[in-house]
Amino acid sequence: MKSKKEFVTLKDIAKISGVSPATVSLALSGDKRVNIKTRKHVEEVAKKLNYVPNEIGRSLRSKKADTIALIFPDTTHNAFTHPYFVELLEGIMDTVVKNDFHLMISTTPKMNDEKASYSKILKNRRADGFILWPSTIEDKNILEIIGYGFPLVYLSKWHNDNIVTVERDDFGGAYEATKHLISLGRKKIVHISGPLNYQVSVDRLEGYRKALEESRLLYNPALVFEKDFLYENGKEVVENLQKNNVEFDAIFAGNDLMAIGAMDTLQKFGVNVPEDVSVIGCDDIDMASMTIPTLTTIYQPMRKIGEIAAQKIIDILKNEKVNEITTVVPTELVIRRSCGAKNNEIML
Amino acid sequence: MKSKKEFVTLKDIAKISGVSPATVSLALSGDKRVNIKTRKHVEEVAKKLNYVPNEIGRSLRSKKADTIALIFPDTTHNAFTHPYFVELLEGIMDTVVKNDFHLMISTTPKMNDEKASYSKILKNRRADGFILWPSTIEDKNILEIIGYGFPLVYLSKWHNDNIVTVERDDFGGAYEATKHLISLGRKKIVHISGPLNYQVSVDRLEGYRKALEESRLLYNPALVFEKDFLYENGKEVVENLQKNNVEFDAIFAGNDLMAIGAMDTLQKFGVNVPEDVSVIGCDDIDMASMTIPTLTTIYQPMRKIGEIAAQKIIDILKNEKVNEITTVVPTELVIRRSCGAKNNEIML
DNA sequence: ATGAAAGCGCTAACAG
DNA sequence: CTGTTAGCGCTTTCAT
Repeated sequence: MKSKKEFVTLKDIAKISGVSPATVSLALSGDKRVNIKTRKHVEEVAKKLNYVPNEIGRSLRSKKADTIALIFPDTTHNAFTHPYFVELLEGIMDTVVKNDFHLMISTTPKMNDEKASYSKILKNRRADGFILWPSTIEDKNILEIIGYGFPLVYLSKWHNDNIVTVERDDFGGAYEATKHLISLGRKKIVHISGPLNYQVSVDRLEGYRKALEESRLLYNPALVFEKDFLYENGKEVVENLQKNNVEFDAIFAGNDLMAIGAMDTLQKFGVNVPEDVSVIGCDDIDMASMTIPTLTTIYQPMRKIGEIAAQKIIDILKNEKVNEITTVVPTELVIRRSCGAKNNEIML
Repeated sequence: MKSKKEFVTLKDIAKISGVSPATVSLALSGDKRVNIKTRKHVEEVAKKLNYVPNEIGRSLRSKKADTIALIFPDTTHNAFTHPYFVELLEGIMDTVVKNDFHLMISTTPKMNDEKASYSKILKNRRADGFILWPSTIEDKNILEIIGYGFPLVYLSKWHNDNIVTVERDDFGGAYEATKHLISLGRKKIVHISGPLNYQVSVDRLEGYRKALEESRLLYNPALVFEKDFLYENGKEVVENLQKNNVEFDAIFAGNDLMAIGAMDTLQKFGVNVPEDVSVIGCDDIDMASMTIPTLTTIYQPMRKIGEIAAQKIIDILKNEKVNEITTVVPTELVIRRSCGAKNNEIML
């Protein structure tokens, strides 16, 4: 391992180009007050010496870190239930880099862990603003951040306060999916919901319910199951439905894994999908286009959400106006085979 | 949006507790030279005022950022070909947090993009050390980092130099998979390789070849295809094999998507898997345990690799000894149905 | 055992 | 138009 080199500083540039550090600073930041000749000269020296500003020094002085922190819940569970985390990350990264910001990633610390408490992340000045991945509905972390007056973009709905959010239209997506099933003649639609302490699950349940009610179909609690986003749970729900001889002609699941679990199990029981039972999932994971039949599902525009969220927080930090406090990004129903629509083109 | 609050500084603590800033610094860092009574008092005041050290100030002074940067290639392609990126991230994050470090994420800048050049990331003092996700074999970025003497852990094999690496045993994994196929009586084994400008692909091809040669089976280039990690490409390879009436009794694919594409297509042609053709993939993505038949594949210990890599770079930064320059993490053959092993227990 | 003072690299305020 | 000065918040000698 080579020893670390000392880096060229503003002072070095100043000494060599025969001006003061302050002038170098101005020159390199393109300030118009400095003579163009001086500026050119300074720039030349800086380039020759391969000068790169020490951002820590800059940060200390300007009280900005030019850094966004993406904070998400500290549960392995999380990565699993969010197969599109990488897409969100890509969207955020792209935007962050494009704006010459940095990105830090951190998990939400446990509330009572002194060492890793929120205050620390908040006040150590490492980041200027936060993008917060939603946790359970009861999560109080968000309150603490707001309390400190920190710029924050929350990636889900938040009641009252005018905190800036970017949300998926989970309600609308579920509504559209359910409507679609109804339009195909389905009347007894099972909903396998995710855990209801997540906003996303609540919204989808509401969308499902609204669609039913609008079509004068009875909302039947016996057809709704709250499960934990796993393949096995989709399986289990169908097994129980079969065991209890419950009649149903469609399943709308809170994610693709549960939908696929349900679909596989239906077929194992000799129930045809989509002829006997239509199935729709949520997420549009890779697998959705490879199952037999291919899975109709709700695409989650996570990359776009990432881009919007990053742009919003950056706008806030740059004191530019934020166009809208709340941005709702529409989802998209991807119609494949499992729902039984005759023809993709027409149904879209 | 509330206006930002001013934060409590060392000076504030000093003033209130009636000692000097220096003493506060020492007291809070638990230095033994300071009277225990003073220390207790200072700690109390700090706690009451909810003091959190400004890490930027500390950084500037101590010339450490206590931050690791994870850098990976700037290709959307990347996220797709590495379904286990999140696992790697989790492993890194866990270890980083456990050691009170921060994690920054950055994509590799384009070589000729001034604004985002490597030098900048390297010299701006934002991070003390780097974990570098491998790019193509020709990637010269790594040389630049080494040139600056920066602590670095590379997540793949690197020829000569004694740079610290954490590698998967891709050679060994491919060797084991191929051996396994041979032990099942397969003699004409197709290999669908990933792009050969990635080290991983080269290593797997070598492992495949070595296994064949050891068993005195001819290495037949006509059975090797270089493809781009996509489902469609697995499909395409099988279609071409069928069209050209090529005889084969097994397929070892460079990732699960291609393996599943191949498997689906075989079955479409009425070829039974595993009875007629055995199939093995790489990655062990979620889907692998849900296909029919379930897919035998090579598990990639990415979480572990992340943990080891993070621990190594942190050890280097703390000037603790690094146990080994090169760590090779074994992969694991996960035997399911698609290879045709009679009994999982026995074959393992 | 504690305090004073210096200084990390940078920029903002103020002089000239 | 340019230079001087003063600090951002912290740690670390060096005195006391």
